[in-house]
Amino acid sequence: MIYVNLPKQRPQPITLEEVATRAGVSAGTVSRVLNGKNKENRPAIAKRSEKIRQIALDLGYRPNAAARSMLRGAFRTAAFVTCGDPGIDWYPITGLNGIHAALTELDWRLIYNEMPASQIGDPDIVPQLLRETAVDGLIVNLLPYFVEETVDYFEAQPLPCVWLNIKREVRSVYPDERTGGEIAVESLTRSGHKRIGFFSRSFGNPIHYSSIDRLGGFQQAIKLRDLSSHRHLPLQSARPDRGAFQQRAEQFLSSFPDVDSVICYESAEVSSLTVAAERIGRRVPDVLEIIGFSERNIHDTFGMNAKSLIIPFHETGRQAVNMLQRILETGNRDASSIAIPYSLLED
Amino acid sequence: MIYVNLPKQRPQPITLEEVATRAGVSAGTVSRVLNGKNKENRPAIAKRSEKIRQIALDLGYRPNAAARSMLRGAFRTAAFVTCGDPGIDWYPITGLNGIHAALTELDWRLIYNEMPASQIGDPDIVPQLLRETAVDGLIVNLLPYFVEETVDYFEAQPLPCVWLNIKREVRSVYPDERTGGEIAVESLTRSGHKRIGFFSRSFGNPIHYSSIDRLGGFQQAIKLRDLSSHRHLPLQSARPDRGAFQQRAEQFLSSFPDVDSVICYESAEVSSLTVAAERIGRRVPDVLEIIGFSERNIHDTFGMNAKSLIIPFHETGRQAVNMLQRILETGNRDASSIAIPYSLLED
DNA sequence: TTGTACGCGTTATCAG
DNA sequence: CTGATAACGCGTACAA
Repeated sequence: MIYVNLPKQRPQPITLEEVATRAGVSAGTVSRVLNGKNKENRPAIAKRSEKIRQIALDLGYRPNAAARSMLRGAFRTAAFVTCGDPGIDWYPITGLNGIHAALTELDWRLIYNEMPASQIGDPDIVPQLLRETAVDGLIVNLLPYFVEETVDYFEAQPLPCVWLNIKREVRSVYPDERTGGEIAVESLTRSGHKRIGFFSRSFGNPIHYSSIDRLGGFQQAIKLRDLSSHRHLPLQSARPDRGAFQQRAEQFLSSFPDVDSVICYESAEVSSLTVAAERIGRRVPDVLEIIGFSERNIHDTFGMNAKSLIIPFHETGRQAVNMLQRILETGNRDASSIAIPYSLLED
Repeated sequence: MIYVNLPKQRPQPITLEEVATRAGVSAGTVSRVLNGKNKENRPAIAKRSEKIRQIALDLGYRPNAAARSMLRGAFRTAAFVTCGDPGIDWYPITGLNGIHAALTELDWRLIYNEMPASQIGDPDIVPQLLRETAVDGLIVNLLPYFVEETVDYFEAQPLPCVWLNIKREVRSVYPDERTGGEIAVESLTRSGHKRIGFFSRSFGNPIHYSSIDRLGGFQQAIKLRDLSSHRHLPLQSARPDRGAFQQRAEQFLSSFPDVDSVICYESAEVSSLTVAAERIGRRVPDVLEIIGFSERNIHDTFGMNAKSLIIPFHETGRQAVNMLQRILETGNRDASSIAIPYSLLED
């Protein structure tokens, strides 16, 4: 007898019991057969098992994930958390790709969740994700604007969580931005360039570690090769006014009129710089070669003539999943953070 | 007695039973109190209920979503599906934002799922999402390259699904691209422009409806105002070679040397066209004003001097959720498709 | 190898 | 308003 109010007309999914009834065996047997727990040595058994599998297939049997989760005491589900605030939030799709890929290998599900910055401090608002027990762990991508308080907030939850794209001592996975600068300089010098600059419109308070490290990696690589450095503007923390992006690009080019190649912090800098260069008659890439950090190929995506230093977000996502799984398996939360090196420079 | 192998040291979540024990009442009572099923008229009752709530809070009780799902016969979960193939896949983050926002209002969860194009035809590969019963419905975003077969594949599943960003008669939600062209032309004419062009690098086979409709909306708006049309290159279906993006922009400018303003299919066209224009000394936006279709503000994101016609993906996502919910509630799968009009033109 | 019985956590029902 | 009970679907220990 059904005593729970069910939505009208929802076709009930097939249960183990129904498969069992059709096959003339018990539910336990069907479960064992479908899960391959029988050896099926004797031909008669094998044949009957085959029949059971066929019936399950015909009926479209799909085990109920909730029932399995209950029995198991775990959900085989991780949640990706990001702030989602329009205009503020940013996260790489390639990172989601990597997380999904790694979870798929484990046969886990991925829950996508947004938590607005405005809600995270508020004790009255408990987001749905934390109101119920529904996932085994969190993979959190948050912006530097509110890292301090937010880290504590999540770490206080009874769920293991790993961090994306922030530099911490434990439980974080992030691109090793310094190696990017090295690869870019290496590529440019191999092409014969000697007067290499670094262009960034970086802003934000505090400044994201990637702004500091991409510049740092560039400077280190330049020094290593005894090339003169200093072809970059100082980092700025205030958000630029409207139109200031172009101005900054123009300022960069007039400050360093001799640059023959530039490494750009992101694709936005590539566009701005390309426009500013063409405006003063310096053709890209003939006269000015550009390499930009980007989550995806800059030429194919934006139509700019620049090489792309692919930020290893995909691998970052994969490793975050692995770290989370290790924490869950061992129960040991003290996982050292991992820096993922760059390796791809695409045309 | 525990008879299931549990992962080592996983701290067991608090159950209703434990809260009940601490409070000296039964589990049923705790459930009722926490769910507000009691009126709590008498002061003594109210006080005891308060105590129960406090204990639940102290212990960090969080209802188990799996248990609830089982009892309910539904998961309160929808899955967003996209192909995820690197370099091929594309979907707007703002769409995810909209889906998440609408689901949050319903207190539903969102599962993120990728299904590679290569797997969808393959009967031997059943993706995890469809192997278990774990969601109530699907919201599917797929590219035109393999729509035909894919639609059938998903529609054959025992799950209700709605479609994103494709034009179909039923169960799809998509931006009404024609209104975008209207708004753009309206804005440009108000600024005094009369020689308006439309630039697209569109490719793909079949060509996506947005390529056809953005151009169509533009042409209609031009005709409506008795402005001469034809300032656009023919659509092309073959994927352009490397570097062809810039060439196409240059070709556009040399074909229509008199254009005073251009509507671009996407932000990539905005960049390419801006560079090509600056290269021949036509400054943007002084001499050539540009408006581009984009999921997000083109100036802020890419540093280009162009206005942004914000594609209503957010609303598209919201409406898709609403449609799915209506289908689930009524059991009636025949939901007419919805075209979401444009409204935002950002500086 | 099979059927039986049990329990995972929660909530609706029903008698007190 | 409360406690006891049953039931959701599944997987496994147990005895046959």
